[in-house]
Amino acid sequence: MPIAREMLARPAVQLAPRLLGAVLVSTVGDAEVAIRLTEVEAYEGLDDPASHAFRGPTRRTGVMFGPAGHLYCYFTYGMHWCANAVCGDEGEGLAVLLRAVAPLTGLEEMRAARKLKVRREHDLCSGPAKLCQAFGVTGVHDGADIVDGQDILIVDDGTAPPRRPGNSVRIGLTAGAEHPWRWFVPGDPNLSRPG
DNA sequence: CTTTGGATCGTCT
DNA sequence: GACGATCCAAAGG
Repeated sequence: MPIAREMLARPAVQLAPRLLGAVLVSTVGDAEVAIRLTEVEAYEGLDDPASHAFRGPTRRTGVMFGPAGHLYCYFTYGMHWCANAVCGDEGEGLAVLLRAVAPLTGLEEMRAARKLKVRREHDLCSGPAKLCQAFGVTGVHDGADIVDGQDILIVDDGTAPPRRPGNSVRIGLTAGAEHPWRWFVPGDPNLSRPG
């Protein structure tokens, strides 16, 4: 069943661990492609020096200051796309970075979407840019509605989040690196790095 | 297994 | 003009 927008309209640090196990479904291609969240990070907007939203809305970050339940997609390192689920209330700039997922259906489509030949299945979607490449997310999806939209939807298939999720500091930051705002499914092979 | 460096360009100062 | 919420191959142990 779909995840309600009100469920997403809460602080990123509350929402992030609860999203572990949630499913993203893409209906863009021929076959249905589905992935399950295994690793996320919370970004707390104006209060968080690590967030792209820290200095207020810009052309790039505008979507984060809109309503919850939309994708914030950004381009980085000159070649990679990454995606967040916008959460909280309008104007707060909160988001949950989708860092890794487990492939569920559409494995062949995702393998074809990866530029490099992926040898092991757990290398297919085990990183924020890998999952976007495999799942077909780019800048055209920035602002896409994942609650009540057309091409990508976030749903709850009954899988509960882990009772005790793994937790660590966020990865790849220079500022705000002290906060333990990364959560993951313990022992899952589809992680951007081991727990 | 771990470490290191190159690729590559939109965004903001 | 500097730099990044990354990925990958190559080299070393």
